[in-house]
Amino acid sequence: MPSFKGQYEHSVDNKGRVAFPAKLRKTVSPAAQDRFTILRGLEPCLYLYPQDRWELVEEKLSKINNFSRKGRTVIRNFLRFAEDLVLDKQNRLSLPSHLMDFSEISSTAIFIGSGERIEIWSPEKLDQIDNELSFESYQELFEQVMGGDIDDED
Amino acid sequence: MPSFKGQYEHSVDNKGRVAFPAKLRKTVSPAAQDRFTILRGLEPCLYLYPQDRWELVEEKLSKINNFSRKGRTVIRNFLRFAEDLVLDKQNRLSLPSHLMDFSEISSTAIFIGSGERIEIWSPEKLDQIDNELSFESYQELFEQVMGGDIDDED
DNA sequence: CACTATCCCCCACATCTCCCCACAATGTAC
DNA sequence: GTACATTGTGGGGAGATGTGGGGGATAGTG
Repeated sequence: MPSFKGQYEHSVDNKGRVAFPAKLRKTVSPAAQDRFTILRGLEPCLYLYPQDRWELVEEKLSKINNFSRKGRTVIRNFLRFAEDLVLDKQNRLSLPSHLMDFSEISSTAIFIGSGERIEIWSPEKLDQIDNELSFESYQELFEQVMGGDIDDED
Repeated sequence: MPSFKGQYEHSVDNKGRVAFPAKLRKTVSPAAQDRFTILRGLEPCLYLYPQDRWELVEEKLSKINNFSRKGRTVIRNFLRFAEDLVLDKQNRLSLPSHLMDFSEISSTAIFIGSGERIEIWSPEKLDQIDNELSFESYQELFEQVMGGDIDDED
């Protein structure tokens, strides 16, 4: 499975529609059939999964016991802000308004290819986290993750 | 089987009727034929199962030992407040009044797709449990699902 | 046998979604 | 450079969806 990569800026029209970047479309598996699932990210951004990759996530979810307290909470809060999307005939997505509110996206959206998924940011929020991360500390992070021993805690 | 997902708010009219969200309808299997089972949830909300998935729940129930005291209690209290529902021709369901009382739903109901079932909440009760869940623990839950290991104990 | 309450059908209408068309901007081939 | 294809952007309109109310059938009550 090829990774999504690159950054693309597109305008959002007043109906909440954004063109899906052509270059990213080329790495979406044909199996996904223009179908996506979008949801709240951990940062104030949105995560977009093509159908085939989303199904792997659902598979994980389906193994959680829906009657245990923890299981109920996990499933509810995870799926609550998720929605299925289909590209229209002009290869656009319409962003649900509650997700635009959450991510503070209004007239411009930035797509960032990020491995198995795509992140969608408002320019302001993206600037913000960019500024929080100095080049030095980025270097440091990079070394930690890519360097010898990978310890997966944060 | 695709999971139910997303959150949808609808008004309840003075006859106790609520529109069933169109997006959720799309993930109800045609086998269910607009037939549902509704019952008290484990939180102060209602659980709604399309017919075909409800049958899986019943199967689980049938495996509980009916002669142990615990088993009898569980089965009795689970089924006691359950009721079958059918969508009307406008795709609405009418909520039984004892379940509206239990969940404190009056003029507004919030549907939450939650995997194999749908939860129905009153706005007030939903706010309440949202406030109990901090962002940090949400993050933790998220990582559990998207990250590797899911531990299925309570 | 009335009377009442409930259920479920139909109708009406406002709103929203999505499909289609149009066209500008950009990139590519010759 | 010119022609053509692809991509990005905008808007109009048909159909789906959400919401409310009227009225007839049915059942339960006194």
